[in-house]
Amino acid sequence: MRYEKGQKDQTRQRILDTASRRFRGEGVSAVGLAGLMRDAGLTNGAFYVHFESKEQLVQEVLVDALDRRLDALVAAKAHGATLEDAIRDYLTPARRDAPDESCPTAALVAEIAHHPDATRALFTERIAVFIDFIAANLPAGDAGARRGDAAALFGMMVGTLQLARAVSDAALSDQILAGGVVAGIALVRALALQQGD
Amino acid sequence: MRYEKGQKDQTRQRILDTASRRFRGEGVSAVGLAGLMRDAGLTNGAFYVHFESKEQLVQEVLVDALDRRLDALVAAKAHGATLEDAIRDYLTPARRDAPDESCPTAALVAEIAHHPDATRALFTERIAVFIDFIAANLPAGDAGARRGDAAALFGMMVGTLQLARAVSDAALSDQILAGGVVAGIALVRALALQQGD
DNA sequence: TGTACATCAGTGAACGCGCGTTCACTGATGTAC
DNA sequence: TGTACATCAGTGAACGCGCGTTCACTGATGTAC
Repeated sequence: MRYEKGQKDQTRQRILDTASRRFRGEGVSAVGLAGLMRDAGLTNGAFYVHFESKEQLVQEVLVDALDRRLDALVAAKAHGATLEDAIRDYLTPARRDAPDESCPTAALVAEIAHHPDATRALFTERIAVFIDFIAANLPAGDAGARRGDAAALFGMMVGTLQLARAVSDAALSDQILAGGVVAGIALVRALALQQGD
Repeated sequence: MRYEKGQKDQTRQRILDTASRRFRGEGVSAVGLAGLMRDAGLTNGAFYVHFESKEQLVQEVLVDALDRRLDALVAAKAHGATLEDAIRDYLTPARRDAPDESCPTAALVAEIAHHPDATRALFTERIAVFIDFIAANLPAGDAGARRGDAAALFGMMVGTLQLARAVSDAALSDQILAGGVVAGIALVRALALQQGD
């Protein structure tokens, strides 16, 4: 069968979206291509019509997910959201319980460290933009220090969300999330004050 | 062959140590039992003389590694190390570059979230002790708030180390580590001050 | 307008491979007599 | 003290399975004449 114009792009996007959710929800290595294609309503063989390898899919998913995330942050800022709002929004039970729709970094950063250089380089590029965006929203400090501070703040959000997800005690998990919000906001304010030292 | 007394325990410990390093260095799912046993100087079949399943090995490795880690922290404190020293020691290029000998939480927390309840429960138990130890070393605050603060501080250390490991640009990675130290110390001090608010 | 052909997204079986796990077996040593 | 036997840590081949990847094939549609 030969398909309508744009159908191929649509199918490709469907595979990407399915992979993006499943990779974040279960981890890259836990998701097999045959099952993934079944979820996308296709058979295994069709995968290679759209991607060269699983690794290429991982790369496209990463870039796509990180770009969407950044767009969402920029949009939120345009609507008046502050960095503190972003922290409060990030460390939420809803986000903790829906990793497949949430931050790709929190879900995949540990696994990415073991992926080929090409994949890590793409991740690095996008994460640098992310960190710089956060840095630009920090209240004070010189450019170099701000970048480090922003990375640490982002690392705190990522690490705290991961801890909250791994822990099987619901009360402790909630406490971790709440602590992350308090500490995150305290950190932003502390870094602001540091300028005055 | 029948072996000398204590040989079995010794072999078991060798498997545990090998697994502990390889799990942290490569991730649990990337390590196969046959290769692991080869590294321990044995053949695949001997694995089940010592462990019921790979999952049981994961659990023992986790408990063992976390206990060792806590012992090290307690010992460091006994020698006069402060919480700020611990942060400085944790976010180090040497630690970033030797995940197989470093923090099991940073290496495995994301993967643990996808493991069976029994494994997550063991992790939870130990991590709670960890968090409480950090909380006991925070300068101020009531018990509940301290626990959340400690979790966030720990999350920051874990997340920042993971970011530094995933990123393929050496300069950015160093910057992330340095930022983590600055922010970690600022956070500890900010939480101390908060008491005075 | 009607027919023959080229295109190519998608099918589904098959490839070699490594996975976790099982099991019949080995053979050096400790124990019983 | 010497011999027969029980023990059991470790061997290594085999199990079924799912992995990523390949490939000959299908068949609906667009294009050429």
